[in-house]
Amino acid sequence: MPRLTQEQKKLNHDRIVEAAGRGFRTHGINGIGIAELMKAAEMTHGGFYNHFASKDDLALEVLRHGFDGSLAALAGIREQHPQSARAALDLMFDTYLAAEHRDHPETGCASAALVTDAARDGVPAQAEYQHGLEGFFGAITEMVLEDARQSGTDLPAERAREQAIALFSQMVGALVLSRAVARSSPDLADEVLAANNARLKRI
Amino acid sequence: MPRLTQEQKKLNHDRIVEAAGRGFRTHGINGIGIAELMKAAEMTHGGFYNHFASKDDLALEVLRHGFDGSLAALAGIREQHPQSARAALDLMFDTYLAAEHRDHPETGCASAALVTDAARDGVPAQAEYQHGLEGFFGAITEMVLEDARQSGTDLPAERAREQAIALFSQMVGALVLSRAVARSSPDLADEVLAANNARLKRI
DNA sequence: TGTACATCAGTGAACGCGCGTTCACTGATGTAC
DNA sequence: TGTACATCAGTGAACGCGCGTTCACTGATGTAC
Repeated sequence: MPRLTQEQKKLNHDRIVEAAGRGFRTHGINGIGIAELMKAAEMTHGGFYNHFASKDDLALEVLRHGFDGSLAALAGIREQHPQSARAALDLMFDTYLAAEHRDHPETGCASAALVTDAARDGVPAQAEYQHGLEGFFGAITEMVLEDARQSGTDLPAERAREQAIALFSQMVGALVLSRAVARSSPDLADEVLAANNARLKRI
Repeated sequence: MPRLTQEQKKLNHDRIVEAAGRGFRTHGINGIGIAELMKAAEMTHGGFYNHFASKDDLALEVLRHGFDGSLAALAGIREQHPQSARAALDLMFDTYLAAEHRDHPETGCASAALVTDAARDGVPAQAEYQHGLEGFFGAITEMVLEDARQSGTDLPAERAREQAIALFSQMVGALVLSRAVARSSPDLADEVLAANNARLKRI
């Protein structure tokens, strides 16, 4: 069967990254092995090193790809309300702080699912995480600025960025706390999402 | 040398829990092994099972002990400003969102350091986490209510709890995000803490 | 265009290593008389 | 109070297992002529 075309190899490469994105978000980078990831990508584990120098190397690519996906989702939300930044922000809160999102980390926000892994990881992984985080901060700052413009409020750019950072921090905190009690107490998990959603919309 | 008095055994037990509290917070529950934990507790690893049925069993006790410690720290903050709940809340923000706290997860908030571990763990660990979380929510709700009283604001209890949950979620989110980029970008890590601190104080 | 050969992606067995856990042993402690 | 024996916490070697990584092999692809 081997060897494959370069095109086929690229497809297999992407399948590994996709599977690792799901596996890492669900179980943590240390919580799932290469054999299981390769199985999820429908390959045997031996071929892994034709694509990546090491598991750490894969983690870097998963972070990059994961943030790209999450940022694209955010852009999609913005585009659903081109006329109203406020409506886009509210939709972002509703989508992010949803039971659906909480119960499916494997397809959800990379920043929230991998935040503790990044905190415990080294400089290369954190640099990748940082780059993605700046993407979120930038996109949300734009929405906050646009909302102020549309509502006739005077808001300096630095204040908009400060607000965007605070908003996103609260969203991440709410999601990870909700996930931490989702299995033992669905009610408390829902309350955490609802309380944060209510307060975020009141800003 | 063996066998020890029950008193001595209790001291050894506590030393293991303390060492595991530091190790788990720093490296995650899956990120550090029993041998290394026992070494940090100045014992050999064989004796571990005289104290705990399993590593999972230890994790439960670490969560309980960790939340107890973090809640005691919060109570200490409240007691430093018995006259002013507002001053106590501000001190809480300053203490929690500090570079010192970010750079020392091993002695810091159990909720933040172990939030993703709890999210990936089973019902028993989440139930322990949930119990600790309710402790935080309750203590902060009291402070928020007291602050409203002292400033002459009318605040229903449910609104105070909602506010407390949102405050704490934001604090946790800010801390974990700051940690996730602390090694690659100290500036961004500081900015995350500062932005959240500023906005929390403005509530 | 056809043929011969080098390349290399995927396979699956194997490597060393560290993990959680078990166990035979030691010897001071606690207990029965 | 003193003696004989059972208990059991800590020690350190050992267990099986799964991990990240390596490697000889296969055979279709890409390349040189």
